[in-house]
Amino acid sequence: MNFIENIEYDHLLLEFKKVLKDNILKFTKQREIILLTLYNNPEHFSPEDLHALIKKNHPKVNIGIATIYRTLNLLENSTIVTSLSFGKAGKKYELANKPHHDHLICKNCGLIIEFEDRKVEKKQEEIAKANGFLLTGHVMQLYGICKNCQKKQIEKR
Amino acid sequence: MNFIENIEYDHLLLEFKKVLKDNILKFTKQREIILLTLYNNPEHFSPEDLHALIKKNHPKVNIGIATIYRTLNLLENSTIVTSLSFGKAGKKYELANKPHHDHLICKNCGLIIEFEDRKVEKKQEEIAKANGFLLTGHVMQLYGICKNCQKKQIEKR
DNA sequence: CTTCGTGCAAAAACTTTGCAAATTG
DNA sequence: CAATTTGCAAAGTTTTTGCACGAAG
Repeated sequence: MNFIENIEYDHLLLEFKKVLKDNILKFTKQREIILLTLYNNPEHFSPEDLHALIKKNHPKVNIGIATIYRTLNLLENSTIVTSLSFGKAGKKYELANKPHHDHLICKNCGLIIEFEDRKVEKKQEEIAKANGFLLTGHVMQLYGICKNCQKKQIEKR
Repeated sequence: MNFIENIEYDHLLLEFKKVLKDNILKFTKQREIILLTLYNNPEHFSPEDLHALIKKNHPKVNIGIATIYRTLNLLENSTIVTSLSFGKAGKKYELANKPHHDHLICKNCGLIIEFEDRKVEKKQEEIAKANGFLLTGHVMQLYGICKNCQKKQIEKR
């Protein structure tokens, strides 16, 4: 764990504990480790990924894959975690309340640039509202070829 | 089928036939029906959904679920179709070359509403340009709770 | 102590694969 | 005709479930 105070994680943990209490569920070591692992690793996880990572980082705790599935479902139902998948990859999980999710992705070299645009975010709110949705998050990915790769492609000819 | 000419579908069909020819594969009745069904129904399909719909619309053709899977994989690999999934709903397929790909998704029931916003699309172009990217596509997903599910959540209390 | 959670293994759900017969080019 | 595709059923995968024991409140 970590001695440095982490208000962000504490908040997440409190949120989780509230969900548990509200539903008369128990706060177990396994559930804690799963939440912590999701928090510490910003990637997107398949249940197997998570299971493997936890086994590696917490070799003393024998955690079953069923517990991973059960906890991810619990976290997803309480909107602490969301899941999504694109293309051939299977379903991946991540914490729901990341600040934002905007990426420019180079299809050639995989470069990822994060960006944020207030105007777009505002527009998203409007769109949700117009459709009666209560907005909880978003993913915006722009795909293309980065400057560097454009140069290389021209050189190739 | 349809007596009215449909340039859009013809184009799609030609694209598919080209993929088939390029890979020395055959144009079969099953593959044609699957493509046509995806074209005629703008929803997002799970393999089972598609299978059921085809059985209903083409009762004379006995099409197996394995063929649906095989054809969807073929179509996805040739980028004619894409798949995505969010929340509890399983993977759904749709034609890739729809004019746009913006989705409002209910994290509770999996409802998907498509939308398009010219201003956002223009902004995306600007962002790409500002970062030296040549834009080739995008995915924008807004997550939330739909009107119906908001109602249900309140009723539960 | 009572209730819930866990790991395990079995079951269910979902997807892919092998094969003989049918269809396409 | 040769080669691919298909449906079917069997084999893989992935996810969920039942149960007895252990842990949390």
